[in-house]
Parts: sequence; C-alpha cells; structure tokens
Amino acid sequence: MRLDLEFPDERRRPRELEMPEVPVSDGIAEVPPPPPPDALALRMERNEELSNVNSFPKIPLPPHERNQKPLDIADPPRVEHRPRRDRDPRNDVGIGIHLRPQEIKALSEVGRFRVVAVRDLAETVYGGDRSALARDLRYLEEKGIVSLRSVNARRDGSWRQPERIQVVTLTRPGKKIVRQVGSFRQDQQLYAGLVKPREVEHDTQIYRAYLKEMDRIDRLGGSNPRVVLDFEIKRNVQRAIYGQRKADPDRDLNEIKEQVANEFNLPYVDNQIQIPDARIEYDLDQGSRVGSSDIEVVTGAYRPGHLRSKAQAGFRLYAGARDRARLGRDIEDEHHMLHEILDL
DNA sequence: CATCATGGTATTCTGTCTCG
DNA sequence: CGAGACAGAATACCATGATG
Repeated sequence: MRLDLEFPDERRRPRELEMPEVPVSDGIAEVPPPPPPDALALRMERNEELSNVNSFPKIPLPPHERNQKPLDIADPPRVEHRPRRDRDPRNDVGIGIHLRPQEIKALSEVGRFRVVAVRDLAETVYGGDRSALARDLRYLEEKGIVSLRSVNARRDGSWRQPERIQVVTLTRPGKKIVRQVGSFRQDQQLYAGLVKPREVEHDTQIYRAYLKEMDRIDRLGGSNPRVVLDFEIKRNVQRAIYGQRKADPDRDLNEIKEQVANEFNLPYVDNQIQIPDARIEYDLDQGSRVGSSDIEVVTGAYRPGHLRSKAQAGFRLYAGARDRARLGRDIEDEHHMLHEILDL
C-alpha cells in the first residue's frame, strides 16, 4: 500500500529543484552572494504592491532558482497538436478570449476548490501532460483569468528547506468567466483569490481527498456532485446561529449551537460544532435521493482525542504520508483507527 | 548529565458572520 | 470599516521521556 502523498516521480525531482552543492571550508558553508541591491529593492517594492492588494507577496526565490521559468517546465514543442485556440468559435467566452474544453474543466476545478496544485491539475485534467497545462496556464494568466503562485509547504518543525508547491487560483474576473462557461449546479459556490497562504498545502490536499472520495461516490452511483468548502459551511452555520440568537437573545448559546449542528447534520462535540474541510453532496437514483460525504484532511498536529471525535462524527479522514507516520505513533493503541484514515 | 525527540497546551493567524 | 463571536489550523513554547 502506498502511503506517500507525493507523486511517484517526486522522488526523482528535477536537478534544478535540489539544493546546490555548497562549497564547505573549515566546516562553515559559504553563503551564496546576495543579489544586487537594486534587484532586491525592486523585489521588495513589488512585494509591497502585492501585499497592498490583499494578496500575499511572492516569496523571493533562493538564488539558485531565480533564473527558472515560473512553471519549471521545458519549452513548448514546436508543433501544437491540439486544435488552435482561435479556430474554435465554440469556446469563445464572449470577451475575445477563447477557451479549450480542457481549460474550462481545469478552471472549474480551481473555482470550486479555491486553490489547486498545478501538479494535481496536470494529473486530473491533462492526463499528466504538464507542458500542455503550463502553456494553457500561461495563457490564462496573461489574460488575467488565473493567478499562479509558488508557496512553501509546511515545515512541520523541520529545519530543512521547505518544498515549494505551485498552485493556481482564479482571479475575480476569472471567476465570473468560469461561472458563465462552466457547467455547475446552481448552488455550486466558486472562489477567487488566494487566502490563508499558510494553509495552502492543506487546501490542496482537500482537492486530492475529494478525488479519492469521488471514486467511491461514483461506485455508489452518485452523480451531479456539489462541493461545499468549510468556508461556506461555516458561513451558513454562523448565519443560523445569529438568526437564532436574534430570535431569542436569552436562550443558552450552547443549546442554539447544538440545534444548529443538528440542522446542518454536523456533529456537536464538547460544545463545539465540528466542521469538515469539505462536504460533497450528490444525487442518487436519478436525483430521487441525495447523499453527502464529509471529508477531513488530518495533519500530524491532530491529537488522538481530536481524531477520535472526527472519526466518530462520520467524517471520512484522509492523510498524507508524513502526517500518517506521526499519527501512527499517537494512536498505536487503537490500530483500528489508523485503518479508518485513508491514504491521500 | 546533556541532547534530542515527542507530547500537550497556549498563542497567533485567518476567515466568516452581524451590527453599529 | 472595526469590533466581538465563532471555528480551524499552524506555530511557539515548555514539560517530559528516551538515548548516548
């Protein structure tokens, strides 16, 4: 059984992603020379601009990565086998931008999950063709539909250089376009812009957990899925709580919370409403019945008690390899629980 | 005895809501 | 637009145990 979160080819990462050989003398590593001051100043100025528009600044790349192309993918081949964008009037979204079906699919995934790792998108929508995806993303970024970022993965207390994850999000105009051209259920919420940069890795794992869960839902015969992220669940829960408090200000808050939890079919543990990372709602039997599945991506920071309550809540738990290793230590007394945690 | 890993808790940060 | 409330997650911090 494979427990790794990484893709199979991740072990053999391209050489340019690895730390460069650093000359060592007398046990002290020589620090690479800093960039010229004007370049640094420019970068900081750019970061300042970015942070002012409510997005987080691009993290300055270490010197050995500075000359890389944004997506770290080889030059496009000379021959483009896929149909040319401007020859396909079916995919004109109306403002002079032509989208391929593949692009529409990719944008739809990004919109539903707010942030998706480029490597995941390559696997799920482009059949592993990273360079085709890279070209399309460059086009979409040029047109102001998506935003590409490189963020650091969690360090988990490790001193090592964190892995960098390339992710894509929709821009606000991009979200509007995707709403027009995508085929969504009316109640499918779409998101634009990157928030909570520190949680990006976790958020990208939610997409992967969703893919795993959809495999299962497909086998159950579920169709027409809608993804509800924790943002939306939280929003609805808060609204309901405020509504109840307004209706009866003297009522015990815990009582209200418990009632709201029941209304939303959410577990209520220790006076807290447990909210999953995402909920997938789907139709069964041609829409005569509906089903839903709550998924939770657990990290090494979860404590056994916390984990137990999530599992008892009926959440489908997913974890990546590193997190699973740490969790395994914590809950070795309850081995059955580890089996309930699914691989990511 | 010193060092390191691990465990648990507190703090910080982010997003959401409503209201003034 | 800021405050107060609520929730989730990462991180900081300190206590404890293992290990040489």
